[in-house]
Amino acid sequence: MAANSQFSMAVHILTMLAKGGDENMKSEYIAGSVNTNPVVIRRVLGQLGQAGIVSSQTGAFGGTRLAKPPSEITLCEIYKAVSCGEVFALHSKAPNKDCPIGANIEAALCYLQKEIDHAVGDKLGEYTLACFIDKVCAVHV
Amino acid sequence: MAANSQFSMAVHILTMLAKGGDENMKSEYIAGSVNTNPVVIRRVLGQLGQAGIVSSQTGAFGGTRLAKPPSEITLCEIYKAVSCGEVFALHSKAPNKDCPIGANIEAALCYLQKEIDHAVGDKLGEYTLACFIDKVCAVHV
DNA sequence: TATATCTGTATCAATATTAGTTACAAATAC
DNA sequence: GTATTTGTAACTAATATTGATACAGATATA
Repeated sequence: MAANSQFSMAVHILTMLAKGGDENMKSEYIAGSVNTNPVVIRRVLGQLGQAGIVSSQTGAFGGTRLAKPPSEITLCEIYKAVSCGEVFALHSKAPNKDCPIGANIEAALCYLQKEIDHAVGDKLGEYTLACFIDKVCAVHV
Repeated sequence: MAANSQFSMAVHILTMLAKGGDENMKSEYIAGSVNTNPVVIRRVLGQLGQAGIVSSQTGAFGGTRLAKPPSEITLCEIYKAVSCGEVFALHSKAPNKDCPIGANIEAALCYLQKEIDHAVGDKLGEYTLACFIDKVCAVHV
């Protein structure tokens, strides 16, 4: 399977929208920068819309724009908006409950999973979309 | 595809080996607790062996045991030993280089990726196998 | 009202990865 | 020499993601 790149796409899309200001931007235009199909963009935008990060408008001259300024959007909320699972997965099949380790390890791993996800969220929360965009612009300085 | 559960399997396997002390443990026995095929266990053990975490022996009465005490094995080194990629993936197709954002965003995302991976590693580094096992045993107290 | 445009979404194909299985060579204890 | 166990190759099945096509619904404008 292809690795899940929705977070990367979401950040790319939002960077484009931030540059577009208050104007509606078409999914086709964004797709031109991300180098993919407009439907793929609209799928990600749907999740970002549900999270209240962007606001879309159908019809002629429709499109999407940010629902709040880039300085008020953290990478953490973007990550959660498109979140596609955990950093590591638990057992694909439940372990053997007749073994004392098998019986208890899932709960311990689940606790650990939450700790890690929390750490990732904290780190991503240190960045706003605005300061990420500064980094993008500074890359070729 | 099934989500990657090799880290969970690795921790499970190492918990079993820790309980087994200095005795060689067979992949078939471990597979009984993890509830999977012995070959799946041996695949994970191969990676843990390359990382110097376990030591295996072929032949009759062979098997695998820890290469060092559980108090000297961190969850971070286990994660790195079986590491199967990053917390989030970069674009599946390269963005459009003719767009200033498309041209620079991959580098910025790559930097961010390393930051996140570092945060995950730091958090996992707070746990040794020994203290994780304490948690497993404490679950049903 | 009619038309053109754009989103939202369903559906399908292509691709990639993981888990699981079988099979067997190589190594080793007895 | 024999039985046992790892290491590894090869294959299947299941599943997730991306990408593509198609079309209904909404909306600005004439």
